Amino acid sequence: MTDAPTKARKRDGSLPSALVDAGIELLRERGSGGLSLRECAAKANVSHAAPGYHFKNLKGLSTAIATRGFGHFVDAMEKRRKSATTNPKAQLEAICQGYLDFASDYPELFLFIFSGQQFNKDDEPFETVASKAYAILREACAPYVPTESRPEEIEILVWSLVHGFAHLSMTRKLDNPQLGRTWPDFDVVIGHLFKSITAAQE
Amino acid sequence: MTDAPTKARKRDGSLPSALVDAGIELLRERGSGGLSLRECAAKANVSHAAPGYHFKNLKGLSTAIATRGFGHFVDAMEKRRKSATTNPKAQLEAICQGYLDFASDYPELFLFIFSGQQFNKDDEPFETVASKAYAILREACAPYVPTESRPEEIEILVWSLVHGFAHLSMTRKLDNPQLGRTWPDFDVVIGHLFKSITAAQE
DNA sequence: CCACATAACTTGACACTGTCAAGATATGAT
DNA sequence: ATCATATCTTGACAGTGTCAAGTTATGTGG
Repeated sequence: MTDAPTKARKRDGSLPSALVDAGIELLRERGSGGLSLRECAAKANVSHAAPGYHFKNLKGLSTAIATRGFGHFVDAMEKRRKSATTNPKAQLEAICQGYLDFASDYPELFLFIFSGQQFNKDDEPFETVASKAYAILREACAPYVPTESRPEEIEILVWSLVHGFAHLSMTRKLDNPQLGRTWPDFDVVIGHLFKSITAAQE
Repeated sequence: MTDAPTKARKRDGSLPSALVDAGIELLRERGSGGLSLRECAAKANVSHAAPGYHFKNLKGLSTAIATRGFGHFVDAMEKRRKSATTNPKAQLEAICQGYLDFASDYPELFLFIFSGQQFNKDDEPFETVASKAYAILREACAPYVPTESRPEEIEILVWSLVHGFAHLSMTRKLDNPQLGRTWPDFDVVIGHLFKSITAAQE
Protein backbone atom coordinates (compact mmCIF):
# COMPACT_ATOMS: atom_id res chain seq x y z
CA MET A 1 0.00 0.00 0.00
CA THR A 2 2.80 2.36 0.90
CA ASP A 3 5.12 0.65 -1.56
CA ALA A 4 2.86 -0.26 -4.45
CA PRO A 5 4.95 -0.85 -7.59
CA THR A 6 8.36 -2.05 -6.45
CA LYS A 7 8.24 -5.78 -5.97
CA ALA A 8 11.49 -6.18 -4.05
CA ARG A 9 12.56 -3.62 -1.50
CA LYS A 10 15.93 -1.92 -1.96
CA ARG A 11 18.35 -3.05 0.72
CA ASP A 12 19.11 0.42 1.97
CA GLY A 13 18.53 -0.17 5.67
CA SER A 14 15.06 1.34 5.63
CA LEU A 15 13.22 -1.87 6.45
CA PRO A 16 13.34 -1.70 10.26
CA SER A 17 11.82 1.77 10.24
CA ALA A 18 9.24 0.72 7.65
CA LEU A 19 8.29 -2.25 9.84
CA VAL A 20 7.82 0.03 12.84
CA ASP A 21 5.62 2.26 10.68
CA ALA A 22 3.57 -0.76 9.69
CA GLY A 23 3.31 -1.88 13.30
CA ILE A 24 2.03 1.49 14.48
CA GLU A 25 -0.50 1.54 11.64
CA LEU A 26 -1.60 -1.91 12.78
CA LEU A 27 -1.97 -0.77 16.38
CA ARG A 28 -4.08 2.15 15.22
CA GLU A 29 -6.34 -0.11 13.17
CA ARG A 30 -6.79 -3.06 15.51
CA GLY A 31 -5.83 -1.91 18.98
CA SER A 32 -3.08 -2.91 21.33
CA GLY A 33 -3.54 -6.64 20.80
CA GLY A 34 -3.55 -6.59 17.04
CA LEU A 35 0.18 -6.49 16.45
CA SER A 36 1.49 -9.23 14.15
CA LEU A 37 4.93 -9.82 12.68
CA ARG A 38 3.51 -11.34 9.55
CA GLU A 39 1.12 -8.49 8.86
CA CYS A 40 3.85 -5.95 9.42
CA ALA A 41 5.91 -7.85 6.88
CA ALA A 42 3.02 -7.85 4.42
CA LYS A 43 2.47 -4.11 4.86
CA ALA A 44 6.15 -3.52 4.16
CA ASN A 45 6.12 -5.88 1.13
CA VAL A 46 8.66 -8.30 2.51
CA SER A 47 8.48 -11.96 3.36
CA HIS A 48 6.95 -13.17 6.58
CA ALA A 49 10.27 -13.90 8.27
CA ALA A 50 11.99 -10.61 7.44
CA PRO A 51 10.95 -8.91 10.70
CA GLY A 52 12.55 -11.75 12.62
CA TYR A 53 15.91 -10.96 11.08
CA HIS A 54 15.95 -7.39 12.36
CA PHE A 55 14.01 -7.68 15.61
CA LYS A 56 14.57 -11.31 16.59
CA ASN A 57 11.02 -11.78 17.87
CA LEU A 58 7.74 -10.01 18.56
CA LYS A 59 9.09 -8.52 21.77
CA GLY A 60 11.90 -6.99 19.75
CA LEU A 61 9.52 -5.30 17.34
CA SER A 62 7.37 -4.16 20.24
CA THR A 63 10.41 -2.60 21.88
CA ALA A 64 11.25 -0.76 18.66
CA ILE A 65 7.68 0.53 18.43
CA ALA A 66 7.79 1.61 22.07
CA THR A 67 11.08 3.39 21.37
CA ARG A 68 9.40 5.34 18.59
CA GLY A 69 6.53 6.08 20.96
CA PHE A 70 8.79 7.45 23.68
CA GLY A 71 10.45 9.57 21.02
CA HIS A 72 7.15 11.24 20.18
CA PHE A 73 6.52 11.50 23.90
CA VAL A 74 9.65 13.55 24.63
CA ASP A 75 9.13 15.59 21.45
CA ALA A 76 5.63 16.55 22.57
CA MET A 77 6.84 17.63 26.01
CA GLU A 78 9.83 19.57 24.72
CA LYS A 79 7.81 21.32 22.04
CA ARG A 80 5.41 22.68 24.65
CA ARG A 81 8.23 23.49 27.03
CA LYS A 82 10.21 25.53 24.49
CA SER A 83 7.22 27.69 23.61
CA ALA A 84 6.54 28.53 27.26
CA THR A 85 7.99 31.17 29.55
CA THR A 86 10.79 30.09 31.83
CA ASN A 87 9.01 30.41 35.15
CA PRO A 88 8.53 27.09 36.95
CA LYS A 89 4.76 27.03 36.84
CA ALA A 90 4.62 27.66 33.11
CA GLN A 91 7.30 25.06 32.54
CA LEU A 92 5.54 22.37 34.53
CA GLU A 93 2.21 23.21 32.93
CA ALA A 94 3.82 22.94 29.53
CA ILE A 95 5.27 19.53 30.34
CA CYS A 96 1.87 18.28 31.43
CA GLN A 97 0.22 19.68 28.31
CA GLY A 98 2.84 17.93 26.21
CA TYR A 99 2.08 14.72 28.06
CA LEU A 100 -1.58 15.08 27.12
CA ASP A 101 -0.73 16.13 23.56
CA PHE A 102 1.09 12.86 23.14
CA ALA A 103 -1.78 10.87 24.61
CA SER A 104 -4.34 12.43 22.30
CA ASP A 105 -2.13 12.56 19.20
CA TYR A 106 -0.92 8.97 19.51
CA PRO A 107 -3.48 7.15 21.64
CA GLU A 108 -2.40 3.71 20.46
CA LEU A 109 1.25 4.42 21.26
CA PHE A 110 0.29 5.84 24.64
CA LEU A 111 -1.72 2.74 25.53
CA PHE A 112 0.90 0.47 24.05
CA ILE A 113 3.76 2.00 26.03
CA PHE A 114 1.89 1.96 29.33
CA SER A 115 -0.03 -1.27 28.82
CA GLY A 116 2.15 -3.04 31.37
CA GLN A 117 3.75 -5.40 28.89
CA GLN A 118 7.47 -5.91 29.21
CA PHE A 119 9.93 -4.56 26.67
CA ASN A 120 13.60 -5.42 26.17
CA LYS A 121 15.09 -3.47 29.03
CA ASP A 122 18.59 -4.26 27.73
CA ASP A 123 17.81 -2.49 24.44
CA GLU A 124 20.02 0.56 24.44
CA PRO A 125 17.99 3.03 22.29
CA PHE A 126 14.87 2.15 24.22
CA GLU A 127 16.48 2.71 27.61
CA THR A 128 17.99 6.07 26.65
CA VAL A 129 14.83 7.59 25.22
CA ALA A 130 12.69 6.24 28.05
CA SER A 131 14.93 7.66 30.77
CA LYS A 132 15.09 10.93 28.86
CA ALA A 133 11.33 11.20 29.16
CA TYR A 134 11.52 10.65 32.90
CA ALA A 135 14.36 13.17 33.16
CA ILE A 136 12.26 15.87 31.52
CA LEU A 137 9.45 15.42 33.98
CA ARG A 138 11.87 15.28 36.90
CA GLU A 139 13.52 18.52 35.83
CA ALA A 140 10.21 20.32 35.57
CA CYS A 141 9.24 19.15 39.04
CA ALA A 142 12.54 20.14 40.64
CA PRO A 143 11.57 23.74 41.53
CA TYR A 144 8.64 22.44 43.54
CA VAL A 145 10.34 19.96 45.80
CA PRO A 146 10.59 21.39 49.32
CA THR A 147 14.07 21.66 50.80
CA GLU A 148 15.15 18.56 52.71
CA SER A 149 12.45 16.47 51.09
CA ARG A 150 12.97 13.64 48.68
CA PRO A 151 12.13 14.76 45.13
CA GLU A 152 10.17 11.59 44.51
CA GLU A 153 7.20 12.80 46.52
CA ILE A 154 6.37 15.71 44.24
CA GLU A 155 7.37 13.84 41.13
CA ILE A 156 5.03 10.99 41.86
CA LEU A 157 2.26 13.41 42.75
CA VAL A 158 2.51 15.28 39.48
CA TRP A 159 3.26 12.24 37.41
CA SER A 160 0.48 10.15 38.89
CA LEU A 161 -2.04 12.90 38.34
CA VAL A 162 -1.23 13.66 34.75
CA HIS A 163 -0.70 10.02 33.84
CA GLY A 164 -3.86 8.91 35.60
CA PHE A 165 -5.84 11.69 33.99
CA ALA A 166 -4.55 10.84 30.53
CA HIS A 167 -4.98 7.11 31.00
CA LEU A 168 -8.48 7.37 32.39
CA SER A 169 -9.55 9.91 29.78
CA MET A 170 -8.35 7.56 27.09
CA THR A 171 -9.87 4.32 28.30
CA ARG A 172 -13.17 5.86 29.35
CA LYS A 173 -13.54 7.83 26.15
CA LEU A 174 -12.81 4.70 24.17
CA ASP A 175 -15.59 2.96 26.04
CA ASN A 176 -18.29 5.57 25.49
CA PRO A 177 -17.31 8.53 23.32
CA GLN A 178 -20.27 10.70 24.26
CA LEU A 179 -18.78 10.97 27.72
CA GLY A 180 -16.25 13.43 26.36
CA ARG A 181 -18.75 16.20 26.91
CA THR A 182 -18.88 15.94 30.70
CA TRP A 183 -15.19 15.15 31.07
CA PRO A 184 -13.36 18.00 32.82
CA ASP A 185 -10.59 19.94 31.15
CA PHE A 186 -7.14 19.24 32.41
CA ASP A 187 -6.81 22.92 33.34
CA VAL A 188 -9.13 22.62 36.30
CA VAL A 189 -7.44 19.42 37.44
CA ILE A 190 -4.01 20.95 37.22
CA GLY A 191 -5.39 23.94 39.06
CA HIS A 192 -6.00 21.71 42.05
CA LEU A 193 -2.56 20.22 41.59
CA PHE A 194 -0.85 23.59 41.94
CA LYS A 195 -2.89 24.39 45.01
CA SER A 196 -1.56 21.16 46.45
CA ILE A 197 2.13 21.59 45.73
CA THR A 198 2.32 25.27 46.55
CA ALA A 199 0.57 24.54 49.83
CA ALA A 200 3.26 21.92 50.42
CA GLN A 201 5.92 24.52 49.81
CA GLU A 202 4.79 26.77 52.65
CA MET B 1 -3.56 -29.87 38.88
CA THR B 2 -6.63 -28.69 40.74
CA ASP B 3 -8.62 -31.68 39.48
CA ALA B 4 -6.08 -34.47 39.42
CA PRO B 5 -7.89 -37.82 39.46
CA THR B 6 -11.23 -37.26 37.73
CA LYS B 7 -10.76 -37.70 34.02
CA ALA B 8 -14.05 -36.22 32.89
CA ARG B 9 -15.47 -33.17 34.60
CA LYS B 10 -18.91 -33.41 36.21
CA ARG B 11 -21.41 -31.32 34.32
CA ASP B 12 -22.53 -29.30 37.29
CA GLY B 13 -22.11 -25.84 35.81
CA SER B 14 -18.77 -25.25 37.48
CA LEU B 15 -16.75 -25.12 34.28
CA PRO B 16 -17.09 -21.40 33.47
CA SER B 17 -15.82 -20.46 36.90
CA ALA B 18 -13.02 -23.02 36.68
CA LEU B 19 -11.99 -21.58 33.32
CA VAL B 20 -11.86 -18.10 34.78
CA ASP B 21 -9.69 -19.47 37.60
CA ALA B 22 -7.39 -21.03 35.03
CA GLY B 23 -7.26 -17.79 33.06
CA ILE B 24 -6.27 -15.75 36.11
CA GLU B 25 -3.61 -18.30 36.97
CA LEU B 26 -2.34 -17.97 33.43
CA LEU B 27 -2.24 -14.19 33.65
CA ARG B 28 -0.27 -14.45 36.87
CA GLU B 29 2.23 -16.83 35.32
CA ARG B 30 2.76 -15.26 31.91
CA GLY B 31 1.55 -11.70 32.09
CA SER B 32 -1.26 -9.85 30.39
CA GLY B 33 -0.55 -11.24 26.94
CA GLY B 34 -0.33 -14.89 27.94
CA LEU B 35 -4.01 -15.67 27.98
CA SER B 36 -5.01 -18.65 25.84
CA LEU B 37 -8.30 -20.45 25.45
CA ARG B 38 -6.62 -23.75 24.83
CA GLU B 39 -4.39 -23.55 27.87
CA CYS B 40 -7.30 -22.57 30.06
CA ALA B 41 -9.08 -25.63 28.75
CA ALA B 42 -6.06 -27.81 29.50
CA LYS B 43 -5.78 -26.43 33.03
CA ALA B 44 -9.45 -27.22 33.60
CA ASN B 45 -9.09 -30.72 32.06
CA VAL B 46 -11.53 -30.17 29.25
CA SER B 47 -11.15 -30.22 25.50
CA HIS B 48 -9.73 -27.29 23.59
CA ALA B 49 -13.09 -26.08 22.31
CA ALA B 50 -14.96 -26.20 25.61
CA PRO B 51 -14.25 -22.55 26.51
CA GLY B 52 -15.79 -21.51 23.22
CA TYR B 53 -19.07 -23.06 24.18
CA HIS B 54 -19.43 -20.94 27.33
CA PHE B 55 -17.68 -17.72 26.35
CA LYS B 56 -18.06 -17.69 22.55
CA ASN B 57 -14.55 -16.34 21.98
CA LEU B 58 -11.43 -15.01 23.69
CA LYS B 59 -13.04 -11.63 24.25
CA GLY B 60 -15.83 -13.39 26.10
CA LEU B 61 -13.45 -15.16 28.45
CA SER B 62 -11.54 -11.92 28.93
CA THR B 63 -14.75 -10.17 29.88
CA ALA B 64 -15.53 -12.88 32.41
CA ILE B 65 -12.05 -12.53 33.90
CA ALA B 66 -12.42 -8.76 34.04
CA THR B 67 -15.77 -9.22 35.76
CA ARG B 68 -14.09 -11.32 38.43
CA GLY B 69 -11.40 -8.65 38.71
CA PHE B 70 -13.89 -5.84 39.23
CA GLY B 71 -15.55 -8.00 41.86
CA HIS B 72 -12.32 -8.18 43.86
CA PHE B 73 -11.89 -4.48 43.22
CA VAL B 74 -15.19 -3.47 44.85
CA ASP B 75 -14.64 -6.02 47.64
CA ALA B 76 -11.28 -4.48 48.50
CA MET B 77 -12.73 -0.97 48.62
CA GLU B 78 -15.77 -1.94 50.66
CA LYS B 79 -13.74 -3.96 53.12
CA ARG B 80 -11.56 -0.95 53.92
CA ARG B 81 -14.55 1.38 53.95
CA LYS B 82 -16.52 -0.71 56.45
CA SER B 83 -13.65 -0.83 58.92
CA ALA B 84 -13.22 2.94 58.87
CA THR B 85 -14.96 5.72 60.79
CA THR B 86 -17.79 7.47 59.01
CA ASN B 87 -16.20 10.89 58.61
CA PRO B 88 -15.59 11.85 54.98
CA LYS B 89 -11.82 11.97 55.14
CA ALA B 90 -11.52 8.50 56.68
CA GLN B 91 -13.99 7.15 54.15
CA LEU B 92 -12.17 8.54 51.15
CA GLU B 93 -8.83 7.41 52.53
CA ALA B 94 -10.25 3.94 53.03
CA ILE B 95 -11.49 3.80 49.45
CA CYS B 96 -8.08 4.78 48.16
CA GLN B 97 -6.38 2.21 50.36
CA GLY B 98 -8.77 -0.42 49.05
CA TYR B 99 -7.90 0.63 45.55
CA LEU B 100 -4.22 0.04 46.30
CA ASP B 101 -4.96 -3.19 48.15
CA PHE B 102 -6.55 -4.52 45.00
CA ALA B 103 -3.63 -3.39 42.85
CA SER B 104 -1.05 -5.09 45.07
CA ASP B 105 -3.10 -8.21 45.85
CA TYR B 106 -4.11 -8.85 42.24
CA PRO B 107 -1.53 -7.07 40.09
CA GLU B 108 -2.32 -9.11 37.00
CA LEU B 109 -6.04 -8.41 37.29
CA PHE B 110 -5.36 -4.74 37.86
CA LEU B 111 -3.19 -4.51 34.75
CA PHE B 112 -5.59 -6.67 32.79
CA ILE B 113 -8.63 -4.56 33.62
CA PHE B 114 -6.93 -1.26 32.86
CA SER B 115 -4.80 -2.41 29.97
CA GLY B 116 -6.97 -0.52 27.51
CA GLN B 117 -8.30 -3.59 25.79
CA GLN B 118 -11.99 -3.66 25.01
CA PHE B 119 -14.40 -5.97 26.82
CA ASN B 120 -17.97 -6.90 25.93
CA LYS B 121 -19.73 -3.76 27.02
CA ASP B 122 -23.09 -5.43 26.40
CA ASP B 123 -22.24 -8.14 28.95
CA GLU B 124 -24.66 -7.55 31.80
CA PRO B 125 -22.68 -8.88 34.82
CA PHE B 126 -19.61 -7.01 33.66
CA GLU B 127 -21.43 -3.72 33.27
CA THR B 128 -23.11 -3.91 36.67
CA VAL B 129 -19.98 -4.70 38.67
CA ALA B 130 -17.92 -2.15 36.77
CA SER B 131 -20.37 0.67 37.36
CA LYS B 132 -20.65 -0.39 40.99
CA ALA B 133 -16.93 0.23 41.36
CA TYR B 134 -17.28 3.69 39.90
CA ALA B 135 -20.28 4.39 42.13
CA ILE B 136 -18.28 3.59 45.28
CA LEU B 137 -15.58 6.05 44.37
CA ARG B 138 -18.11 8.66 43.39
CA GLU B 139 -19.92 8.34 46.69
CA ALA B 140 -16.73 8.75 48.69
CA CYS B 141 -15.86 11.88 46.74
CA ALA B 142 -19.30 13.46 47.12
CA PRO B 143 -18.59 15.28 50.43
CA TYR B 144 -15.68 17.07 48.84
CA VAL B 145 -17.33 18.54 45.78
CA PRO B 146 -17.82 22.29 46.27
CA THR B 147 -21.38 23.60 45.99
CA GLU B 148 -22.34 24.58 42.47
CA SER B 149 -19.44 22.66 40.98
CA ARG B 150 -19.66 19.62 38.81
CA PRO B 151 -18.73 16.53 40.82
CA GLU B 152 -16.53 15.25 38.01
CA GLU B 153 -13.75 17.70 38.85
CA ILE B 154 -13.01 16.24 42.26
CA GLU B 155 -13.75 12.71 41.16
CA ILE B 156 -11.25 12.88 38.36
CA LEU B 157 -8.70 14.50 40.62
CA VAL B 158 -8.92 11.76 43.23
CA TRP B 159 -9.34 8.98 40.75
CA SER B 160 -6.51 10.08 38.52
CA LEU B 161 -4.16 10.38 41.44
CA VAL B 162 -4.85 7.04 43.02
CA HIS B 163 -5.08 5.26 39.70
CA GLY B 164 -1.95 6.88 38.35
CA PHE B 165 -0.08 6.11 41.55
CA ALA B 166 -1.12 2.49 41.50
CA HIS B 167 -0.50 2.08 37.80
CA LEU B 168 2.92 3.68 37.88
CA SER B 169 3.95 1.84 41.02
CA MET B 170 3.05 -1.39 39.35
CA THR B 171 4.70 -0.91 35.98
CA ARG B 172 7.84 0.69 37.36
CA LYS B 173 8.27 -1.90 40.07
CA LEU B 174 7.82 -4.62 37.50
CA ASP B 175 10.59 -3.05 35.47
CA ASN B 176 13.15 -2.74 38.26
CA PRO B 177 12.10 -4.21 41.60
CA GLN B 178 14.90 -2.59 43.62
CA LEU B 179 13.19 0.74 42.98
CA GLY B 180 10.59 -0.16 45.58
CA ARG B 181 12.88 1.20 48.25
CA THR B 182 12.82 4.83 47.08
CA TRP B 183 9.18 4.76 46.04
CA PRO B 184 7.08 7.01 48.31
CA ASP B 185 4.29 5.69 50.44
CA PHE B 186 0.83 6.50 49.27
CA ASP B 187 0.21 8.27 52.58
CA VAL B 188 2.39 11.22 51.68
CA VAL B 189 0.85 11.43 48.22
CA ILE B 190 -2.66 11.37 49.61
CA GLY B 191 -1.57 14.00 52.11
CA HIS B 192 -0.98 16.36 49.22
CA LEU B 193 -4.30 15.32 47.76
CA PHE B 194 -6.23 16.38 50.84
CA LYS B 195 -4.39 19.70 50.94
CA SER B 196 -5.58 20.18 47.41
CA ILE B 197 -9.24 19.35 47.80
CA THR B 198 -9.74 21.05 51.16
CA ALA B 199 -8.08 24.16 49.69
CA ALA B 200 -10.65 23.92 46.92
CA GLN B 201 -13.44 23.82 49.45
CA GLU B 202 -12.62 27.19 50.93
C1' DC C 1 -37.77 -47.99 33.97
C1' DC C 2 -37.28 -46.25 29.44
C1' DA C 3 -37.24 -43.23 25.41
C1' DC C 4 -35.97 -38.76 24.18
C1' DA C 5 -34.92 -33.81 23.95
C1' DT C 6 -31.47 -30.86 25.01
C1' DA C 7 -27.44 -28.96 27.36
C1' DA C 8 -22.59 -29.79 27.79
C1' DC C 9 -18.95 -31.16 25.98
C1' DT C 10 -15.39 -33.59 22.15
C1' DT C 11 -13.35 -34.26 17.70
C1' DG C 12 -11.75 -32.58 13.66
C1' DA C 13 -10.60 -29.15 10.56
C1' DC C 14 -8.95 -24.58 8.72
C1' DA C 15 -6.60 -20.39 8.59
C1' DC C 16 -3.63 -17.86 11.08
C1' DT C 17 0.40 -16.87 14.22
C1' DG C 18 5.68 -16.76 15.98
C1' DT C 19 10.00 -18.79 15.37
C1' DC C 20 13.73 -21.27 13.58
C1' DA C 21 16.84 -23.47 9.88
C1' DA C 22 18.44 -23.46 5.45
C1' DG C 23 18.68 -21.60 1.01
C1' DA C 24 18.97 -17.59 -2.25
C1' DT C 25 20.48 -12.95 -3.54
C1' DA C 26 22.19 -8.47 -3.70
C1' DT C 27 26.01 -5.25 -2.11
C1' DG C 28 30.37 -3.73 -1.33
C1' DA C 29 35.34 -4.72 -0.83
C1' DT C 30 39.41 -6.67 -2.85
C1' DA D 1 35.59 -10.49 -11.56
C1' DT D 2 35.50 -12.98 -7.32
C1' DC D 3 34.09 -13.47 -2.98
C1' DA D 4 32.36 -12.56 1.78
C1' DT D 5 28.79 -10.94 4.16
C1' DA D 6 24.45 -8.69 5.27
C1' DT D 7 19.88 -9.02 3.95
C1' DC D 8 16.09 -11.26 2.75
C1' DT D 9 13.13 -15.71 1.13
C1' DT D 10 11.34 -20.33 1.45
C1' DG D 11 9.81 -23.95 3.99
C1' DA D 12 8.60 -26.18 7.99
C1' DC D 13 6.68 -26.95 12.76
C1' DA D 14 4.12 -26.17 16.83
C1' DG D 15 0.74 -23.46 18.72
C1' DT D 16 -3.45 -20.41 18.46
C1' DG D 17 -8.81 -18.97 17.82
C1' DT D 18 -12.90 -20.38 15.85
C1' DC D 19 -16.36 -22.93 13.63
C1' DA D 20 -19.07 -27.30 12.22
C1' DA D 21 -20.37 -31.66 13.24
C1' DG D 22 -20.45 -35.53 16.13
C1' DT D 23 -20.90 -37.57 20.90
C1' DT D 24 -22.28 -38.04 25.59
C1' DA D 25 -24.48 -37.09 29.81
C1' DT D 26 -28.63 -35.29 32.31
C1' DG D 27 -32.97 -34.73 33.55
C1' DT D 28 -37.97 -34.91 32.06
C1' DG D 29 -42.31 -37.07 30.42
C1' DG D 30 -44.50 -41.41 29.57
